[in-house]
Amino acid sequence: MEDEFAALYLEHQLCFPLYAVSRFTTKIYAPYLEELGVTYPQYLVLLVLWQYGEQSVKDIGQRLYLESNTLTPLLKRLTQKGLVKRERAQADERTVLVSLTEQGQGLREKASLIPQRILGSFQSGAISEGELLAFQKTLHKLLGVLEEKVVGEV
Amino acid sequence: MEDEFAALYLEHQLCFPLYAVSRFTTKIYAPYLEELGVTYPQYLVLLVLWQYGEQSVKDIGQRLYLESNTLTPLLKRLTQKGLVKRERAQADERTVLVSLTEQGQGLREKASLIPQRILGSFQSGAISEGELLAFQKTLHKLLGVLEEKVVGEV
DNA sequence: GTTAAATATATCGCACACGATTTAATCGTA
DNA sequence: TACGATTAAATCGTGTGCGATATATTTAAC
Repeated sequence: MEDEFAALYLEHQLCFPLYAVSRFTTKIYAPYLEELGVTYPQYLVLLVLWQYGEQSVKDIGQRLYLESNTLTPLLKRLTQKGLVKRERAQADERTVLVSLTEQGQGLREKASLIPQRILGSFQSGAISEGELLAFQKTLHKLLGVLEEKVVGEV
Repeated sequence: MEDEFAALYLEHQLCFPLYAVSRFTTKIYAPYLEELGVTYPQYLVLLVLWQYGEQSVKDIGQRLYLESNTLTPLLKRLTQKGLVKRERAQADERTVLVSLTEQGQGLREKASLIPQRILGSFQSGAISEGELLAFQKTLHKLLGVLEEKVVGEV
């Protein structure tokens, strides 16, 4: 019973579980991020600001693979919440430098507890720690491969 | 030099690469789906209709982990394109049954070539076929674990 | 030095996701 | 059998993603 459409079966797809797992992950974060008062993409922006400090919209975009059409409104919302400052660079008026306010910097402590709590949700009897590590490793490789295909390599 | 915030570094996150890879994957599909004239979530709905035939909005939602607030407008757009029919069930007027039009059914042939073409984008010297298979296996397990946490198990 | 190309944000429009609520139909139980 | 609870879609509002375009500034070429 060969099925010429077997490749289209949902359970044979690689893309669908990626999409579903990604969405589920965001939902797992939701209650923790609610305590911080931010959404998941906003949390990602805070991550790069905590890690690298003041930087341009473009820098943030390159780190998160997002562009100004997504970041500009998002950053305005973070500004509204008092977590972030935006100002044009003196040297180059085209560039907008984004930096953390004291309040934004302060959230880092609270946030630092999240990853450990999240990890618990990913662990289970069905998946060993080694398997999860291997998964993470492949995921990073895949990110590199796809980045090249999608973003292009200049 | 212990860093109390190391857990917040972008490259230590599991969530971010999942999010990025999922978005990249959608972009990889884009040119192929443009030939079909549908978006990626619309394509997923077609997948379950091709695979399981006529079914309710709720059935589709349970298979894709989406709810009526997302599906209703999406299905209206698929109807507009002439790919799908929506009608209330006789037996239970609350239920809306979704089925493929001839045109929607016809797209299956064209679509059946996509998975193979996509797979090429995921393959690379850096990732062996075995590694990709292991990745897919863990991904499915993860989907199961997270599904239980997020959707609940009733 | 003026102007065309390049660059960095911003804006616009559309299509998801999703929490919350509403509407309509069906079910369950006293 | 009436009526409250449950169920299935739909609606609403907010926040992304993202292709396409616009705006403003800087760079480069002449």
